[in-house]
Amino acid sequence: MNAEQDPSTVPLLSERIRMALADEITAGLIAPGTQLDEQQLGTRFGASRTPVREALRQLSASGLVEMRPRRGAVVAAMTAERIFEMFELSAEIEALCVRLAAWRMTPLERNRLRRIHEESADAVARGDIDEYDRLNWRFHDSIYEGTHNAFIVEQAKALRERMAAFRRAQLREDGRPALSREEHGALLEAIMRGDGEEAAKQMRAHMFNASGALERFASFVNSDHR
Amino acid sequence: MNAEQDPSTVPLLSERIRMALADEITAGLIAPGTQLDEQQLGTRFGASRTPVREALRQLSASGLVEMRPRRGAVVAAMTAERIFEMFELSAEIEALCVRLAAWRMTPLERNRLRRIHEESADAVARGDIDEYDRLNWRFHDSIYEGTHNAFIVEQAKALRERMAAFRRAQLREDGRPALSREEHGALLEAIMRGDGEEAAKQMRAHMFNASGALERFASFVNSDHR
DNA sequence: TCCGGCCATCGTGTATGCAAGATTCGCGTA
DNA sequence: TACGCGAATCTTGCATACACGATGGCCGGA
Repeated sequence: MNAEQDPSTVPLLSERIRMALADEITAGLIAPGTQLDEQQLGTRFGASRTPVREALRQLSASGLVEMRPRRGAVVAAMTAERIFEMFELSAEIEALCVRLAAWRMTPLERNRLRRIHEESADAVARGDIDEYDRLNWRFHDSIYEGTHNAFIVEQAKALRERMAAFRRAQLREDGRPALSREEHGALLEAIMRGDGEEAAKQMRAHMFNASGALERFASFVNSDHR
Repeated sequence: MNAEQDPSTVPLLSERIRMALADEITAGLIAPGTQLDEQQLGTRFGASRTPVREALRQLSASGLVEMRPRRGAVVAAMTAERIFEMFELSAEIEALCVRLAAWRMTPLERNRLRRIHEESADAVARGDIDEYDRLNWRFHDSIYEGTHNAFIVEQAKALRERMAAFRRAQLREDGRPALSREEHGALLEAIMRGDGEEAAKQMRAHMFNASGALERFASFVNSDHR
């Protein structure tokens, strides 16, 4: 949430547990609905229940786990419908970001965005999904920053963090990275022209396509989890 | 999906503390920057440090307090710039909600929205700000629900919760409730016509006006706090 | 007088213990 | 055999205890 990275302070135990759990959940290593036993997690991380509790609280606030009073914590259920709903909001948030960014980005920022886009050509050509994923993140990051609104940047990043697993999964579909990059190209062009509305439209299409690509993976993921 | 709030269970102690603190902070009863001592809060609420800690963690996740490792929690600083940034995102979120709602609301939902709007006339005439505030919430709530997207509803409500104090404050400006209601009227008309884009435009204007009304209060609030 | 380091004190982070509610399993009865 | 009730067990929610790091004041030296 609070995107403050402070290298000077040693990460708190509860922070480490939180991040480890967040990674495992977003990566799909823990199936939705799984009971998260505090004692068990504690022994697993070599800690007592206290930091585990705090980690679970934080995760519940960010929506990754659900806590029922006196009933413990479970990994938040992710139905196909809910994933689609999350994608819709993501798409709209990304669209509003790019609309503002197209109007507000400085020439320097526009150039940096173009550079990132150009760099990604190589990753696509090599079929390096991880590298493309990284550049994809930076591309969208630059758009967030382009809104020149720190609060929007925070919220957009928090939401994307929650969607990380799904947004990465859709890139694994055959030919999707190349298409994704093409869509970025159209997006970039609208941004360069300062046409916010057009950029927003392109972004919605881009996210909709990603959602479609993900959907074709959904059944696989579901069967994998059970 | 599992958005079942369970009224049968007694509120947890940490929940009660969280809500009490959230109220005091959003109501401006605790000045930004104030150190929140765990022990002290514990004795104040008749609880030990443990539930207080959990409450503070939750509040930090929702942005009301800031926690630095080993340095404790302070009430989050709200600069004028940050408030404006939050208002901008609020406006955009509200706009995207109403755009979707104008396309998706059922006739029944549209009627309910109209009814709420009509009810509010009386509150404005009587100058009953609290009552208008309540109806205002219901009006915007209905629009969220009109998106037919549970995730969007959740997020929109969470954001509004964070802005509650500011959005209420602006209503105290002279004549603002009447203007606010007029803006709702234009909004409602666009929704009734199913014109999402126009409704979104009206909503941005509505929120922008609210932001302006708030700004004229900012210096007062600030001086009031010190 | 001003600056820097050391020490006391305070507050947070973590561990552990205890009690209450929930789940589950077993037993008795229909 | 199936269903319902109750007790045991498990897990959470909260309290308390302890340790480490941070903050602030004091003293000594320049």
